[in-house]
Order: sequence, then structure tokens, then C-alpha cells
Amino acid sequence: MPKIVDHDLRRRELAEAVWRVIARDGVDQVSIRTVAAESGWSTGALRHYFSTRAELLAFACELVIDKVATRISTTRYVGSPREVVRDVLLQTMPADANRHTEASIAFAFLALGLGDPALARVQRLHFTGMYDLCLALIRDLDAKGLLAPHTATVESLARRLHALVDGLSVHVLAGHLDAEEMIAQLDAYLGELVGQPGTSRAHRMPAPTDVPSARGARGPEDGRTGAHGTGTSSGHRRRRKRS
Amino acid sequence: MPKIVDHDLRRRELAEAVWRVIARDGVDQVSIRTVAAESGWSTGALRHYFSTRAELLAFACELVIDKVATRISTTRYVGSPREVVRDVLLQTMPADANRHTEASIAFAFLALGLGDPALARVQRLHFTGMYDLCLALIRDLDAKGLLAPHTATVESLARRLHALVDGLSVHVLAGHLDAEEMIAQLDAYLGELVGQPGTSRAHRMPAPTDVPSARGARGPEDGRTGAHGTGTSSGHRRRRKRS
DNA sequence: CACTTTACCGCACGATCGTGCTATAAAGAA
DNA sequence: TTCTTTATAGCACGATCGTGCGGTAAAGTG
Repeated sequence: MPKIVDHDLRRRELAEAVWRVIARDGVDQVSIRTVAAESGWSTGALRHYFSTRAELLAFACELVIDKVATRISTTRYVGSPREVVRDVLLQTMPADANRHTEASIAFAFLALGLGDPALARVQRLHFTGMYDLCLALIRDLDAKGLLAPHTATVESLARRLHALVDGLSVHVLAGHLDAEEMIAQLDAYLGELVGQPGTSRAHRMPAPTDVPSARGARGPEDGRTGAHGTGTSSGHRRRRKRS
Repeated sequence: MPKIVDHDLRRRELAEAVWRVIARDGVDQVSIRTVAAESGWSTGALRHYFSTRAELLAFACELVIDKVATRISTTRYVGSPREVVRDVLLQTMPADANRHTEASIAFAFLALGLGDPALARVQRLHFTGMYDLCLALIRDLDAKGLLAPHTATVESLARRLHALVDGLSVHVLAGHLDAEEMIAQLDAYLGELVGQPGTSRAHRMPAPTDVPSARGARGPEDGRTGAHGTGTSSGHRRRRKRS
């Protein structure tokens, strides 16, 4: 047998090059050649791992979705139930530079999905997973008796929470809000969901709370070594052999 | 003087061709040639009205924003203040086929704006205008004493309403919600803002209520004949002279 | 009529696109 | 060693892109 490379690992590496191109130059700058240049490979090498451009994009889209799902389900959360809910939801929002980049990539794919049914299908799964997560969080608060008196069903509350989270995210991505304001509004909304108490650190419940998984949500283990950092931070530009 | 055409009118006609291409084939199918074919003009004719592709896109983006701003400020609203608020906000949301198309176009531009600072600037103005509109609506409810007891500022309530509106819209555009569910959730949220009463038609106030303008919001008059229907419905395909 | 100005067409250029293809390098198996 | 299989490079093809530009039709003025 000749030189063997981990195909799945290489595909992830190339997908991350797609992310960097999208984050830096916009989604309409993604081409086989630009991704090849960004990753340091040749166009011919790319075709060994993705037979078509659409396949590359679909993989990069799925991967960024998996990335946040994995982070949600592997992060340990501390604090009151309300703080846990807040921090879980913030995992999907542009709360810092890393998540801003991540969210803008996911958002770019979302727009691309308006004209690409294959991408749209992947994204609907993501939305369904996020709604299920919101519903589970709300149900958890309800079971703990922390929800303020309400007339709506928990499903209705979850739908609105989900919409608020995505709406706030879009507003930050569009430059209409900054991250602090976004977080403040999320906090304010959660403050209306539970009793009045603000972000009070009193009444803390230090035991890490279980977080309902967002989707099929396979853990960090799917053949690889665990949390090795799928982060965008691995932006090493490989140098070419020639030219 | 030779043949004179209304430049602004022609530019609008071409921008509507851009909208149709985006709605039918996706934003990445917009090129000078496809827009020329869609509008029935030649590529050379296009260049008489837009010297560059970016200029064409920017104009089409601004125009779709103006279109909803104009509709908001020219529609007469009837019903209780709460119903007025609902109907005003629904003007920007994919509540029916027409508005769905319109919203998907605006959304496509939004993603395009992530990589184009000029477009991003236009869109920030739009978001600011929409926030101001939400704030004015909330203040109107507050002045009428219709707001349920709340601890938050009206600005905070407006921010969250704005985010909910856009979040629900995105969820419909992504195929995650249908229009009815979206409207139901908007209604439910407004039901929490004001007193408990649902969408009850009792206690109606039939006098058309004034709607605070969304932006600089010039009326429908800006040199043209008024409400002549800037609608996407004017999809007449012009036949070429030859070929 | 001729003349001027605007509207419009459509070709041409160079760049870039996705993708098929061949040639070569590398690495274990025999 | 030779052979077989995989990995990678990079060229070539046809299509499409944005845009510049010259030519022609039309409409009003003199």
C-alpha cells in the first residue's frame, strides 16, 4: 500500500480553508482555486477529496454546523439554570471574535442555501436541532419551577426564544448591534422568562447542569482523538513546493 | 434632442430584473448577462444605466429596502393599536408569497453585504430605520397605556421586538417555519407585550391609527406618479428585436 | 434636408471559473 | 528490485464573467 492519508481529516482541513476564504473575502470568492491557494494544495489535490465544488461547499457547511453542535454538547456549564441557558445559547451567537467568524460563515451558507436545495436541507436539520435545544432548555426551566407565570405553551416559548437568538445574531453580523448589547438583550429576555431577578449571582447552583443535546449530536468522538481543536485558529499557510 | 428615457425609471426596471433572477436562481446567478436576458435588454444597454455590476447590485438592494419602507408608510392600517403594530411589522416579514420573495431578496443582499462594505452600509441604515420603527411602535403603545407592566426600558423592548421580527423572518426563509406559525408567534409575543387579551376583535378602535414613519421615509412621491406598483408582478419579458 | 445627441446593440478582450486529464512522486508489497 | 496503488501537481478545455468599445438606429433641432 502506498502513502495513506486520513481522508476525513484532510477534508476537514480543506473545509477550514473554505471558512477562512469566506470570513476574509466573502462567500462569492470561494472557488476551487482560491481554496486551493488558501489551503496550500493544488486544484488537482482538491479534486481527490471533493469531486465537485458543490460537494466541497456542502461539507464545509455541515462541518461548521457540527462544530457548534459539538461545542454545545462538550462544554461544561456552571451557574444557575438561567446562566446555563444563557451560556448554551451564546455558543451559537457571535459573542466574541471566534464565534463571530463562525456565525458569519454559517450565515453566508444560509444565504447560499436559498438557491441550493441540498444546502437548504442540511440547514433545516440544523434549525430543527436548535429549536429542539431551545425547547429542552425551556422545559428544563419549567420542570424546575423557574418559569415566570405564563399562558403560552413551552413550545411557543421555545419558538420565540429561538427566533430572538437568531435575530440578535443577525443584527450583530450586520453590524447593527455589538456583542455586548446582544448579550444584554438576551439576558433581559431570559429575565422576563424566569422571575424578575436580573443576572444576580446569588441563588447560584454550582453543580454543572446537564445540557440537553442539540441534535443526533454525536459526541466529539467519531473516529478521531477527541477535542483536538477544530478551531479556525489552525490557520497555518502551507508553503508550496515550487513557485 | 434625441430619444429621451426616464433614467431613474429604467434603473428601477433593471433592478426588478435583478430581483427576479435572485428569487428564481439565487443571488450567485446575478451577472450582467443574466440580468440583461431577464430584462430583455442587451448588456450594452445595461451599461448605460449602471457603469459597473456593483453599482447595479447596490441600487437593487437599496430599492428593495425602499420598497418595503414605502409600503409601510403608505398603507392605511385599521384595528386596535395592537393590530396596527402587528400589521406594520408584518409588512417586513415573509407573510405571503409576495413578501416572501421580497424578504428572500433582501436576505440574499444581506449575506452579500458581509463581504461588501458599500452594501453593508446601506443595510445598516435599513436596520437602524427598522429599529426606530419598532421603538416608535412600542412608545405609541406605552403612551396609550397599553403596555403590560414591565421593568425594561422601551428601547430594550424595541430591540428585542426587532430581533424577534427578523429572527422569525429568517426562520421562514430557511423553511424552518411556515408563515402561519410565524404570524402566530408574532401575535403571541405582542400578546405578552400588551395585556393578556389574545387577538380579540372586541375593544376595536376602527379609526385608522397614524403609523410612525420608518426612516427619512420619503413618501411614494419622489418625482413619479405615485403608487404605480413597484411590484415584482411587472414581470413582462420584453422580446428582443433579433435572435 | 443635414446635424447632433442619446439609446442601444453586440462583439472582443482578458480573466477566471469548474473540471477532466495526464504525468510524476511516493510508499509499501512482491 | 519491480510492481501496484495512492497522492499530488498542473495543464487544457470550454464556458462564463465584467467591461471596453465601435457601430447603428432613433429622435429632435437647425
